[in-house]
Amino acid sequence: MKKVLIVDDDAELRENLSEILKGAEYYTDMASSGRGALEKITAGDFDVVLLDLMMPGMSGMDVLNEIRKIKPKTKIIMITAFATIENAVNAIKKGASDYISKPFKIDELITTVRRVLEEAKFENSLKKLDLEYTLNSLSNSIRRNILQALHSKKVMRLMEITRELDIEDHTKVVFHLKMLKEAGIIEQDKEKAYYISKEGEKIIELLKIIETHLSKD
Amino acid sequence: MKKVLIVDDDAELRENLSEILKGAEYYTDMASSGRGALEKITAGDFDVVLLDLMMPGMSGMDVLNEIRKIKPKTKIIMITAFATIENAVNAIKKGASDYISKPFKIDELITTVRRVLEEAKFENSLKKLDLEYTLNSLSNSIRRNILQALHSKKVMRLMEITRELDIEDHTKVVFHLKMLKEAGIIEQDKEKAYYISKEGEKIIELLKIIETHLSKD
DNA sequence: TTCTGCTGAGAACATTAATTCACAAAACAG
DNA sequence: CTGTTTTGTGAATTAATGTTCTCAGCAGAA
Repeated sequence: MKKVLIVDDDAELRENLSEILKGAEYYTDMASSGRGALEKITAGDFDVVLLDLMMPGMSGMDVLNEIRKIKPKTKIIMITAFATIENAVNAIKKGASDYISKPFKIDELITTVRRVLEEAKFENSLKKLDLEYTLNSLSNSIRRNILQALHSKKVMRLMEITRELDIEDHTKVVFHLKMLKEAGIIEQDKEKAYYISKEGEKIIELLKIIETHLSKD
Repeated sequence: MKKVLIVDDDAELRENLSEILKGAEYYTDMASSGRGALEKITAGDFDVVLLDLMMPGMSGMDVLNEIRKIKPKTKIIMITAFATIENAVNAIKKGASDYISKPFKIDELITTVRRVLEEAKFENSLKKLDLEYTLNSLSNSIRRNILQALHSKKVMRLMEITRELDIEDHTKVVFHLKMLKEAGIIEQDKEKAYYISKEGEKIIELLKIIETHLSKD
């Protein structure tokens, strides 16, 4: 069952959306602010976030950027009033998957969510078939060392990793962390600390298998 | 037990060497000509070849070159008359591991063979630790495809592989075959046909494991 | 012999990956 | 509030990998 997080300051709209999506067999959770949303996203693994652009406090755009940084695989659908469609377009440029405009039809909502998830599935299976991605990530010793370190310490900050590996230039580490994040092997929590994703655990396992396989004669 | 092939046209010397090495716990085999030697090398997996440079027929140097091409991991010790030490030096440039000059002492012979094997062991364990090498070989799709093809067909010629993979420029395939050969994953028989080495089989296994590992979930 | 296809080396070029550097926003310590 | 550390971006450079092309030897067929 796919998990959807609904982020809107309007309680009634939130409830509405939630009911509709539950009716369509989705698991839903809600947040009334950007900050609250980020917490829930960091903690749980949502597949889609329905995100209102216009909220008091932290701007929807900032929330969008944060989500993209922290959980790049999570899909985002913007909720936008008719008047702010131009913002929605902007949001899509920043990485949102789609948008729905505010007086919306039930069908439209469900169709949009479903389509975005379909596309994600496709992306995912592509990436999984993509051996290439994994092997590339692993073919670099710095990246392997990062994984090693993260595997034993569980959670580490950038500078911690940099010192652990005894590298002078931290931007070098940033580069490899970025690669690993793009490959979906590691993720970041909202304190910017890095940890190994579920995908990543599998890959660590693989690394161990490969090592034993190669060392046994 | 390490396997040594003795190649010399002088039957007495051959027997002598063989006896000494058997006494030192080596398995030995003999050939009286370059051609015969290449056949035996192609068929069996020798660790060391003792090779006389001065033989009637195929020149020792040519034999050396062939062995290097076909089984790059096999170590070669030249047997050389005092007068031809300069040739020996030349041979070492071409990839021989060492030489013994012809009125030789038993100790000298055994020490040389042992040392060469020790060095080989070191090289090997280095390569095995070397994860990097393996992952690099596998991180390229052309190379993976070559392995795939070789795995199913067992033995293939260059052009066969080139057509199978539907590549226009055969020298591209040559390039990747060279990589795979250097990594010890594939080898060549004396008809120039390529096949997967023992090391290579392990790696194919690994590839399968990696694939299933990645696709499950 | 001459022609053709196979095998391969080597140089030149192109592309991609990795490193380094200059810089800046945010968090934090004093 | 001010200097320092952390986290990062983006451009420029360098290194590594791959590709393409030119050429050349060799084996077998015509």
